[in-house]
Amino acid sequence: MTTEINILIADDHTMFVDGMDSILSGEADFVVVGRSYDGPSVLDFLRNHKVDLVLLDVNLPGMNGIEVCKEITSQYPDVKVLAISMFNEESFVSEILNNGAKGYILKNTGREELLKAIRTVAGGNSYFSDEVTEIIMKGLMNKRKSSARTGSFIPRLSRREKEVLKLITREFTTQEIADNLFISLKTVESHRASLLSKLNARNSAGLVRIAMENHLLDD
Amino acid sequence: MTTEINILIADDHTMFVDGMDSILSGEADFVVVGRSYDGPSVLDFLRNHKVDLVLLDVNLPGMNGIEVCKEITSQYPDVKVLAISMFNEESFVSEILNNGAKGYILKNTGREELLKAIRTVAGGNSYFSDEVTEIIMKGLMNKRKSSARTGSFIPRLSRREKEVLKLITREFTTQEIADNLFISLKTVESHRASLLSKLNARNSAGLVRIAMENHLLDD
DNA sequence: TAATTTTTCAGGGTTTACCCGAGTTTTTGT
DNA sequence: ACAAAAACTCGGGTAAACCCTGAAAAATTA
Repeated sequence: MTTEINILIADDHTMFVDGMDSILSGEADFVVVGRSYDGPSVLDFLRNHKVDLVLLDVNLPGMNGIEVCKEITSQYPDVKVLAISMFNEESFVSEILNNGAKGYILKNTGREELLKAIRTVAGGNSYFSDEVTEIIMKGLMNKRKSSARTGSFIPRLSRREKEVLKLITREFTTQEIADNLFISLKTVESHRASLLSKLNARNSAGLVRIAMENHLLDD
Repeated sequence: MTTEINILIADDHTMFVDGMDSILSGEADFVVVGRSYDGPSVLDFLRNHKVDLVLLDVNLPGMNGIEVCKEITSQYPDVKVLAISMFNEESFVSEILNNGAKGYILKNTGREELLKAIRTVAGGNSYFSDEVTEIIMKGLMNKRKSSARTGSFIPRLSRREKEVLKLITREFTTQEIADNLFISLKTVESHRASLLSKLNARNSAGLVRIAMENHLLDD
């Protein structure tokens, strides 16, 4: 009996999970022991099962992949996390790697590379696909020069900012937003100013466009 | 030998395509005859191969899924298109269905439903997952409500109004729009007033939202 | 050709959005 | 635990958006 690798697949897209399962089941040393479609159920599963590696989607509903990863590596240090994402975004990459993930690959990774990545990470080493490595390097070079127009990088919005943005999109005036949130008109204007700065927009019209283009209000 | 269904998978995420391939290869009546990672190559492939059904990702790089679908159904009427998407957006659903797709499913669809959808569409019928059906229904309801209630259907916009609307969406100020179109500032304000009235909006933020929701600038 | 819509523009006024600054509280990183 | 960063909270002043009224060419449609 060779050392089998017990794998948990965590992704909210069933179709993707099915495909992954199908690929991994063809390998003798892999055992897909479970599937999770959101963050909390990943942690639930780990409580009751022996898992060697979690294939973790960065973009999970509810509790996102980064938080989940943080929990996994703090509660179960022996469990390896291989992050998977649609997007090659520096923010995601660096953030989840800072939270314990041992590898990061994109969903446009081929079958062979996927298998290699899993074996590498399960063996205790790190694995990054070439594109990701490149991003990390660039990130280190730039370090903090992220206001570049290249690639629409979108900083995280705070709770208040999201609330204000939502109401702006619904055609509320500043005064109406203030009344709705029980804060001063000036405070609302301040939040909008942050939004304009973060989203690199010139006015509310731009905020609405960017919000809709990037699905910023889909929570 | 039963009637085999020749399938082309069009998605830019290799991993997803691999998974899909793996699932479909397990079915006796399915043959995955090709893979495409962008719009043009789909059309290229169809020129030289016999394909019964295209599994088409709505969000393709370069030429997007909607355009690709339009081309497919106009050039190859016998080829069925089953649209696949990450998002359950009414705009995507209705638009791609209007462009010849015979079915629409989400990437969080399970294996069995996927196989069922493919067989249904390949057989010449339409297939929509439950979530998608719900969205379509809501869309129809809303349209009826809004057009019956306050008569707030969307009136036709004039050429100038569209131009102004487009520039508003691009964050131009009134003065900049005036300069860009070589007309007076007052004229631009007049056009915007018409837009606010026609689209039943209170401000430019509303104009942008309505414009994007209803694809008013897709010419 | 007549009727309608579109495009163009103005004066004058009110409201709102946006810019600069700044203090307090909360969160984050080491 | 401490320093740094981010978030939340406001005020004053200026530029821009928005409203109302009115109106004359120009283009489109019936």
